[in-house]
Amino acid sequence: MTEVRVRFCPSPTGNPHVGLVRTALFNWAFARHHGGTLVLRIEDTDASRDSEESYEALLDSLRWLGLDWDEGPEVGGPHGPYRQSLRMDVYADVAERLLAAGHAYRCYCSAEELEARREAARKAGRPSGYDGACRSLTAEQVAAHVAEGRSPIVRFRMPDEPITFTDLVRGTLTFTPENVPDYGIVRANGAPLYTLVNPVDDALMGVTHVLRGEDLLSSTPRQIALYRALADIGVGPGGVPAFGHLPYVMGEGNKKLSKRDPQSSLNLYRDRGFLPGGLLNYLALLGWSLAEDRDVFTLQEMVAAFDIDAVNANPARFDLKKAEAINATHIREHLTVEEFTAACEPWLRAPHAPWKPENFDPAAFAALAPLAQTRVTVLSDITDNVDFLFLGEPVRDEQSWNKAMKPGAEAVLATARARLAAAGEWAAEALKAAVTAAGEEHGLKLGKAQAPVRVAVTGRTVGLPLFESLETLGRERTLARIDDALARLSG
RNA sequence: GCCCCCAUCGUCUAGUGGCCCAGGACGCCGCCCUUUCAAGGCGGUAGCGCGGGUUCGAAUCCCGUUGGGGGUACCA
Repeated sequence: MTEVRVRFCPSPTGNPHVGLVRTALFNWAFARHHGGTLVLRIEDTDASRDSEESYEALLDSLRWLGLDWDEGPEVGGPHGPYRQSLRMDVYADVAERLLAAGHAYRCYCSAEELEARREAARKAGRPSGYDGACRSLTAEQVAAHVAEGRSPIVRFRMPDEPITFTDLVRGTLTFTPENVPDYGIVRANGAPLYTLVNPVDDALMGVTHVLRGEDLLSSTPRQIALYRALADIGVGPGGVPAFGHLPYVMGEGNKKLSKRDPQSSLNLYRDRGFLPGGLLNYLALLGWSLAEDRDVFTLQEMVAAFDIDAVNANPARFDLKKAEAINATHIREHLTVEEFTAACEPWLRAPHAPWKPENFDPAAFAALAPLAQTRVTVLSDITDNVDFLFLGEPVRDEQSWNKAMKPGAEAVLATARARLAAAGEWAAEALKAAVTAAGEEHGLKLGKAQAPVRVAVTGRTVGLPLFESLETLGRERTLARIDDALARLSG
């Protein structure tokens, strides 16, 4: 195989979504696996929908994910610029040459006329694409249209033979000419359309493999035809890239995950504390698998094993539960305690953390971090695990309180308070012994006896191992919270 | 309407004619471990849409059918 050159070419409209990320990932993995080049190209030819904020968000997301590119914005390259809004003169030139060579023609049909004819064809049971009305206009007809004040679009002339290509994930596909009509490539106002700029840039940038979403599958034959025409007029190195159409990422129901679907937003996962490696690992599973019995892997492992031929053609549903499970495994197995501790910082020091930022105590957190690591699914879960350490007031969870503070709890709690206060050394082992003894006095096993203590101190019936928590909290604060609970029970 | 794609447990998948009365993972259920909850270990639940072929033999190949999805723009 000659040098592999692939591209990821998003348009900067709105926030990045997971389907987009999956496409980026597959292109990236393909390039890295083959030691090829990944081009990042920004398709911002629709000024009404594109925005600079979206552009920034896109680059930021890619950086966060760790999906790097070899040519494109910020890194440059020999085929720049890599933002299509900066390449308008290129497209105008190509369109002119396509027109001159007869591969395209000016079409004067109005939107209303087109619509009417489309409806008629549909009623008659015929394909409803463009009917070729302006394919071969005489000079007089053109003059008449111009005289009427019509402004034409540029339309590409499709060849009259079937187009066959071998899709990298779907096999050999054939499209017949009557179903692939001539299509617009330049708007009446002179702005080039995606249908033109995408293949033109792919040709100019020497792209060898196009891996993209299935939604573009049916536009592939017309792009192939355009490619051939470009080769004919000397645009690009010639040849047609190989295409591979990735399956959809589905959301709830049977709908493709759309940008409007909140579940599709990359930022949602980022803000909740997914690890880039965890999210990417899950996304890779949507259409690809590393091995029969392996679901969890690193990006490096994916790169080593990735093969476009092994990609599945059927649409995959985004399953949040599994995504979370994969992420949790990454947190547990692919992060050292130090890395985990550092990764939690943004949530612990966030201005919107449940406690006052100045109350956060890194040393206290570090002491409990190893115990927390097996208990979080996403990093933002961390706050609920350690809030009792940093909150000024005792945590109050009524449900937990009612569950643990049943009749009899007060007596056990009082005994435990006394035993804890008498503990010689404020260390987990000694504290455990104290509560165990308190339980025995009341005929309770440790499992029962610890509940009121836990709720008094941490506010909840579930959480980190209790005695390590008490040790970290310290004698004074522990006893104060128990006193507080005791007062509430008797009052 | 016309064209195209897809089809294995609830979900993601392994499976490319015999190794499959279908394997893994998530979820769910149970048990073990255990100071709670997790983590971990063990076990269980559940599937080849349907009908025809081809073949000694089909989840695997072919045809049809049904179901789902997409395209059909002066969006990308």
